[in-house]
Amino acid sequence: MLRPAGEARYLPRVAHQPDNLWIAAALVAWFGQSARELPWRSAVGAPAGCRRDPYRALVSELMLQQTQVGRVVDKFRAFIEAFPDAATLAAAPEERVLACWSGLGYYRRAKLLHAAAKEIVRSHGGVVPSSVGSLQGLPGVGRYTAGAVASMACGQAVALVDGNVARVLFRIRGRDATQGDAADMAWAWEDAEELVAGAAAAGVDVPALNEALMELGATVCTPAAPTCDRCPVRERCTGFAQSRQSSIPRPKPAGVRSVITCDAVAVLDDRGRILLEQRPATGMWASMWQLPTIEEAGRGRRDREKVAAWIGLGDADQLRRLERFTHTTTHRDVRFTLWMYRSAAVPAGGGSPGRVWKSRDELGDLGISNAQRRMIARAFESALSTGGATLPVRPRR
DNA sequence: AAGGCGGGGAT
DNA sequence: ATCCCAGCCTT
Repeated sequence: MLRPAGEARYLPRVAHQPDNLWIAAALVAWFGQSARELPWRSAVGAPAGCRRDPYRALVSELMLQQTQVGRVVDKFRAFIEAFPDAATLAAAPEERVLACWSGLGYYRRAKLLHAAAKEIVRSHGGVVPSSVGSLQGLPGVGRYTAGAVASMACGQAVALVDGNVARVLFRIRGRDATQGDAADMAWAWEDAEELVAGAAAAGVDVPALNEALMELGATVCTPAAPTCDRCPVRERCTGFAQSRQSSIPRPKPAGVRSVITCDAVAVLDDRGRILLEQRPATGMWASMWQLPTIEEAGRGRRDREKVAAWIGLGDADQLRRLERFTHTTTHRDVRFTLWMYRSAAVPAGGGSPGRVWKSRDELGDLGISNAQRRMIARAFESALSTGGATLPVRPRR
C-alpha cells in the first residue's frame, strides 16, 4: 500500500492519543476567545513572514522564565522602549541592561540576553534567527525558549513545554507526575511533540495551540484549585474524569532553605548622595549595586562595633539601627539589618575602594535588587524626617 | 543529576 | 507557611 513518506513514522503515535485532534481544536478555539492582551502578543514590529517581532518575543521569554506574567508586563514595556531592537541592546552598557532588569530577579538572565543580542549582531546580522537550532545556540535560550520564539513569533510548527504546558498535559493524560521531575518533563516533551505533529498534519494553527496550552495552564489549569468548569477540554481530561486534577503533579519534596545574615549600612553625605558598592559578577544579585553590606552564613548577629569595623567605617558610635527584616527567596532567608551611619567624617573611599557616591536621581540608572531599594528608600526617608541637625555627613578627605 | 539563582502572587 | 512561576547554566 502506498502512503506518503514519513507518515508511517508518526501515525502510530497519533493513534496512541486519539483525542489529540479534538483537544487541539478545542484549545485553539478557546484561546481565540479567552486570550489575555499582553504587550508581547502585539504584531507591532513584526517583519514579513513573522506574526510578531522575534526580538520582542525573545525579550519577553527571557523575562518570563520562572517569572509570572503580571510581574513582567511593565518591565517589558520599559525594556523595549530603552532597547527597541537587538542592535540597540547589543550596543548598550551592561549597567543599563541591569538597571532595566531591576526587581525582576534572576539577574543572570539580563546578562545572557545582553550576550544573546551581541551574538545576534555578530553572527546573524542583527536579525533574531528563526530556527530552533540557531535559537538554542544563543545564550540564555534553552529548549523551551527556542520553541517559543520559533513557534509564537515565527509561526513554526514546533513544540514547546514549560511548567504550564507540562501540568496541563499531565492532567489531561492523567499521568501521576512529580513537579520538576526530569523523566516526567521528558515525557511531556514527547507528548507535546505528538500533539503538535498531529495538529500540524491536520492544519491546526500550532503557534495558537502552543499559546493556548500555556494560557490554559496560567489561567484555568492552575497548580492549586484548577477551575475545571471553565476548561474547554474538561470532557477529554483523564485527570478530571478521575477527580485527580488537583493532585497532579505531585509536589516536589521541600528543600532546605539556608539562612544568611546581612548588615547593610546607609551613609549619606551633605549633598544628598549615598554610598554604594557593586556586588561580584557571579552569584546572588550578581553585579547589582547595594549599600555597603556584610554577608555571613547563619543567623548570627553582629554588634555595632563589628559592623563598623567590617564595613570600614571608623566611628561605631555613629551607627544607628534603622530596621530589621527578612527577605525570603526560594532557596534562602536573608535576614537584613539596616544601619544608618551619621558622621561628619566618612573614611576616604567610603571605607573601602570601589565604593562610589550616587545621588538619588542616579539610582534609576543602576541595577539594584528590591531588598536594597527598600533599604535605600528607608534611609532617605529617615534622613529627611530627621532633618539636618545630625545629618548630613561629609566624606573625609 | 543536582544545585544555584529573585521575588512575589496565590492559597 | 508553602508552592510555584512562559528555565537555564554550571558542576
